[in-house]
Amino acid sequence: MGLTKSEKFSAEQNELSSICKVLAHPARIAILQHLYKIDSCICGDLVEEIGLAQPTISQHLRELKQVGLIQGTIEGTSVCYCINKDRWLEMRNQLNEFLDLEFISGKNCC
Amino acid sequence: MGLTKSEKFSAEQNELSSICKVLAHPARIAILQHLYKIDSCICGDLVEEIGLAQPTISQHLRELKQVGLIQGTIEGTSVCYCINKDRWLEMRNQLNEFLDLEFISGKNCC
DNA sequence: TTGTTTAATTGCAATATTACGATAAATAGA
DNA sequence: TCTATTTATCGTAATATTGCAATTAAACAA
Repeated sequence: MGLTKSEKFSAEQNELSSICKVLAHPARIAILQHLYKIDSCICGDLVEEIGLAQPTISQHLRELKQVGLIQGTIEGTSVCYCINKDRWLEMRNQLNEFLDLEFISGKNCC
Repeated sequence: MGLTKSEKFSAEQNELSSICKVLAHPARIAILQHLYKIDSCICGDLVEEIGLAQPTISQHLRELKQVGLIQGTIEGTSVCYCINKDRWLEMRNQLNEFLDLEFISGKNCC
């Protein structure tokens, strides 16, 4: 099979796992880190920076764009990408809601 | 190919993406949520709770165990699982370090 | 011991992801 | 127009993930 039966899970659970899936590749982490390290927007320097082939980078960029974490504007023949800060903060809040849980008891029970 | 070229990325980038990969499935999110909702440790009630077959749940539990997010102790014929709180907080810190970045400029640049 | 219960493992099929060569599309400049 | 540059898309191969039936393993009870 191999199909995630998303009907079995809540919208929150599916959303959380989707967010994590986008971040579940070192190349996409590297792209995001580079984009916020370099304030000015970077286009295809990412190909040199990351060290993967251009179609591969383009594919990762598309995934990041699909979830709204980055946005790109065309500048001549090149494309300028940057982080969508609103969406970034939204994602951070969603993740923190999951991560910042208070455990009922202080100690591990097993 | 399909092989993540982890040599190309920093230890931090590989670690971050590994953490996210474990969380990148709704069933594993659901397992974790159930484990901290029910303070007392739950064994194979997870199978009923989640609604996937027992081998599938067992597989997800193994992945969570491998990264140290949960731990299990044998109690008779059943196994009691619970969240490893130290590891959970460690993971939370690693993710927050990545998520809590201050952007250089306040506005999106493209 | 034998049966029962529970969880892990094995084996395999279906699907998803990753990577890249080849190609196409779009734009700028000559 | 033609050409160079840049990025997106297509097609495909390699690998990874997911899910479950069947089986095994382990612990308890009778």
